[in-house]
Amino acid sequence: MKKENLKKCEGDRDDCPIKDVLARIGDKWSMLTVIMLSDHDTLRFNELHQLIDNISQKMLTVTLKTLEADGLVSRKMYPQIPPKVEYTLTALGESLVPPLMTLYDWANKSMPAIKASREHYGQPVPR
Amino acid sequence: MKKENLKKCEGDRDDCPIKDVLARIGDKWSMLTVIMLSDHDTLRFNELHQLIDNISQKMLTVTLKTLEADGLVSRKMYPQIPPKVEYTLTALGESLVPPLMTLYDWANKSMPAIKASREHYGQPVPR
DNA sequence: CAGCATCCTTCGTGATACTG
DNA sequence: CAGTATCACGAAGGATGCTG
Repeated sequence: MKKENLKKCEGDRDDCPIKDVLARIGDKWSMLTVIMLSDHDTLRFNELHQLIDNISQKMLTVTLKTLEADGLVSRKMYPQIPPKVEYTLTALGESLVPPLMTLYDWANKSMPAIKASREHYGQPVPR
Repeated sequence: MKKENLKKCEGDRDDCPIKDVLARIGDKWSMLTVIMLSDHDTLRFNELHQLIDNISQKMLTVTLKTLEADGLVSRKMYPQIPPKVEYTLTALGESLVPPLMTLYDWANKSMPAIKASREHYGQPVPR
């Protein structure tokens, strides 16, 4: 399978879109957060905290702040006591969902094969 | 946008496909390596080394070993002197390319907006 | 409720030197 | 040519305690 549309990655140093996309969503929690928001429309901080398994409060904060800075998530603050904050995907954030789904589906289909392959791989993998 | 097909992520701990896929291709060089191989069909070690900008010899080795263990890349060794090793995508590896393309296209379209958004974001982002 | 501030550990990555 | 081995560092992530 030859695709000549990716040559740009070779010459470009840091402009390569693949590097960009990894820098944004390649971390441990961003994709999961986006997916949860796309699934529930609007969520409060603690709701997200419960939905995303094992995420720490700190990482949820950092992840949301980054997604907000990137324009993928919008944050609505209600100046009450106790405070109430709602998170939603922006249009830009929504546009990320279909590509994510494609990956998600691939993972679902391919993970069994990958795991099997790793089982039968004799040599130790240095990582 | 509501998609009720992702609920599995909530309960599952480490079985979530999104976590899996990130663990496999979310690192710094795997996606780039897969893309280079899909673009050139067959490549030798040093050819990959030159094509993937700024990757160290060590990380290329580690990345290739991992991809091989996962069954995404196949490695053909010619017992000569000097040695010659050829890397190719397996069928499983090829199947990863279309999903990657989808993400790639999204990145191309959305990166300007994301960068602009980050520019105008007043507060410092903790990372 | 929704965070922020620290501290601390681990992992990924890079630099360098050496080998069959 | 195609790696391996070792060292070292910085950043990501986790744990805990505090606040408006």
